Order: sequence, then structure tokens, then C-alpha cells
Amino acid sequence: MIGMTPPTPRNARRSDALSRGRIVEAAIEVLDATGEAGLTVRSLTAHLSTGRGAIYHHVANKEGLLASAADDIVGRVTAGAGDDEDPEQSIRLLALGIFDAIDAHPWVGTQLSREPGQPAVFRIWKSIGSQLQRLGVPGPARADAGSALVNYILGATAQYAAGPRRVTSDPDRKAYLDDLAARWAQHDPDPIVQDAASHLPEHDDRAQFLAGVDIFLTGITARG
Amino acid sequence: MIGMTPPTPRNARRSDALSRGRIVEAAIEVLDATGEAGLTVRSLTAHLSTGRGAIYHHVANKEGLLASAADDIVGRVTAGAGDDEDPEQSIRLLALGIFDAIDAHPWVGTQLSREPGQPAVFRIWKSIGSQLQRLGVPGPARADAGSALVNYILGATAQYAAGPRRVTSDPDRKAYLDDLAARWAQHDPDPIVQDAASHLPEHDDRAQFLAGVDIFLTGITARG
DNA sequence: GGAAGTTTGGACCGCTGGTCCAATTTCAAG
DNA sequence: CTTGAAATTGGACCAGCGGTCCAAACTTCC
Repeated sequence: MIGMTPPTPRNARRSDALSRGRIVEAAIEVLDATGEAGLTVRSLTAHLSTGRGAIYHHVANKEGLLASAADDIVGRVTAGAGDDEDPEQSIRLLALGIFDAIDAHPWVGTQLSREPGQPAVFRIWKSIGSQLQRLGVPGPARADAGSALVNYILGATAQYAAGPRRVTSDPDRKAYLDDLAARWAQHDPDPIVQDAASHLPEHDDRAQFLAGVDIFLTGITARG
Repeated sequence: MIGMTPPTPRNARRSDALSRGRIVEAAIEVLDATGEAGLTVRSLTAHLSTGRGAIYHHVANKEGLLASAADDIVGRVTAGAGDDEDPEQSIRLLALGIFDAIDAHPWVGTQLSREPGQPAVFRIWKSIGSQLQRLGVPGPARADAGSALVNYILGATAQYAAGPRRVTSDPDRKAYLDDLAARWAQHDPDPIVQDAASHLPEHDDRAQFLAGVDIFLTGITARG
């Protein structure tokens, strides 16, 4: 009978012990390989050749696992970003580092928009804050400036991660953008829309992201 | 036997006909009342006193339903925002309108970060773009400026919607922020963190959001 | 050597979004 | 007024999800 506790040969303890670190590492591998939707507790257990209970013994829930995975990726960026001589340049490099990390791991982009209190977001806040301090932005204004920049970065990367993201081949990407432009143009005869749609295929996400950072930096220094 | 097609008295056609509009309306009611997690196809059918198949006859899937619901809310904002004499002021009012809408309907904030091509995001792009044009920002720079503003607005509102959001009573809100500040301060002895944590309880999300809009506007006009 | 404690994995649970189809109503054609 | 085709409805059903639970197996320590 299938419902009863079966006398199957029960599990032996693994030689390569499970740990939270190994689980997070495996989760990142699965996320990178199959995307956010591809990470299920089942696919993770399969990847680790283990059972579900074993995972929940080390991790509270899937949400915490995603937060840890995102924190891991963001941590590599913030740790790698040193203090350039020019604080403005440090901010640019930090922002680009996050952009590139999310280009490589799109699931991080959506994850960061979910829970503001999570460690990964906290890391970004801290890095931005310290550069703004070096830049000489005074206390009260610094909170506004930091908030603006962090929210811009999170918003831009989330949109980018959810969109065309890593359409590797140029033809595919062009086809996607052409299609999007066509849908917009067809949907709305407004000249602004037509104009925007016509420029869409030639635009560069990364350059546009950086342009946004520069607009912000101009705004900060012009108000200082 | 329960598995067989039962000879139960079968359904009569409803007097109040179902339509896509009615379904979207009901979805907004459920979302406002019980939050994003509270909207399931089942809760929606219960609210409409109907069955699942009836809904899928009018709506492709839940994703499309959420996009329509968000578009409905955003549409009210962009329609209500007229052209102020000062285009900068129009942008401020538009941004605040979106902020307030997401304050009232937090689920919209998370929805907008999901699919960049969705109609609601398109609406925001269009409104911002037309104000930037009135502001005299030239073509190539307009795309960068619009992208910066839209991404800032989406990022800020998404973070706000996912965070303390509408903690109505002041004591609750203070308790939440105190707790968050304590967790940060305890987690990290860095003076920047300590300073930020100490200012946290007294900060005003809406004012900070507007300050961010002003930073970007300053940057856009200073570069013009 | 044996008891105590930890790690493991799979059965199980309640729930989800989505499909499918018989029953029913509507409405136009004859 | 009859009738049959088309449109609408609602619930049974499915595969899959995150999470709980616990007996079996392995470690460790006395």
C-alpha cells in the first residue's frame, strides 16, 4: 500500500554535508540557469540530490533563500567597488556594477523590488550613502539624495531585468524592439509616441541608465 | 459517487451579465480589500458569485487581469493630471498623483515593476514625455530624461509599496520604523548607518519622494 | 557499547492558476 | 410559435507549488 510508511531502504547521511551556504550557492546556479520561475523547492532539491526536509532544516523559507541569493550577488559588487579618487566617478562605477550584475542575473532585479528591508538593498544604501558623504552632501540633503539615487537604480534595473534583458543575439534583440515599437506605434497615433517608437530600436539600455545617473549627479551638485 | 458528472441542478444564466469591465472592477475591489496575495481566481469568483470558467471566458489569465487593473488606476491619475502653466509643476503633480495612487493601492506599485511593456507603464511614459517636450528638452536628451524620471518614479513607488506603506496609525508606523532602525543599528556599527537609522523615524516618505523628483528636474534643466 | 542528538528524504497537506465540458440560456431563422 | 445553433456559465479536475512532519539513518559523546 502506498499510503503507509514504507520499509524502503532509508537514506544514508551524505558525505558532502548540506549547509546554508551550499544551498544558497545551488539556488544561484538554478536561478541563473532557469530564471526566477525555474527555482522551486523541488528543482532545488533535485539539483542538490536531496529531499525537501533537508533544505528546510537549514533555510526558513524560499523568501529568505532568495534574499540571501540576491545579497550574495550584490555583496560581490559592493565589495569590489573601491573608493575612486572622484566620488562622482565612484557612484557611476557602483551603479554600473549593479546594472551589470543584474544584466548577468536578472532575477536579482525583480528580487530587490520586493522587500525594502532586505540585506541586499541595505548594502546598496550603505555604499551610496558613503559616497555621497565623500561628495560633501550635507546631512539632511543626503537622505533625500541617497533615496533618489537608490530608488532610481532599483527602478531602472527592475525594469531592465523584466524587459528584453539578456537577449544575447543582436537580431533577436532588434526583433524584440521592432515588435515593441510597432505595437506602441499601432496602439497610439500621438506624435510623441511615434517619435519615441522610432528611436526605440537604436537605444542602448546601459548608456541610458548611465545618463540617468549623470542627470542625478548634475541635480545634486547644482543644488549643493 | 463524487467523481462522476453529477445530475445537480445546473446553473442558470445570470441576470447581471459578466463582462471584462465588471471583472476588472471586482479584482480592484478584492486587491484593495485583501492585498495582492489576497487576489486569487477563487476569491475573485467568490466575490462575483460565479465559477472559474466564466472568468476565463472574458480574461486570458491572471497576469492580464492585474495589468488591466493597474492600468485602470494609473489611467485615472494621468487623465486627471492636466497641463499646468509650468511644465515642471505638471511633472511634480503627476508624480505625486502616482505616489498617492500607490499609497491608496499598494498592489499597483509592485505590479508596475513586473512587465515594462504593460499599458500602465506606457501611460506614465507618455505623460512624462509630453511634459518634457513642453519643457523644451530636445529630442535625444528627452529619452534619457524621461527614462530617468520614469524609472525613479517606478523604483520609489515600488519600494514604498513594498515597505511600511499605509500603516494608518501613527504609533504603528513609529513602532515599525523604530524597529527597522534598531535592526539596522544593531546589525552594523558604521557611523553612516547609525546616523541614517537615527533619522529614520522622523522621515516623511512623500516629502522625500518629491525631493527626489526635484533633484532629477534640476539635473534635467541644468543640462538642457 | 549504547544512549542522545542531529541530519536526511519522502509522504502528505492545503492551496494555486488554468483547462475542459455538460448544462443552460439566448436569439435569430423559418 | 418552434427550433436549432451559438454564446455563456460554473464546477469537477489537473499538475504543480511551498511548507510540515516524522521515522530512519548517521554522529557523537559518555
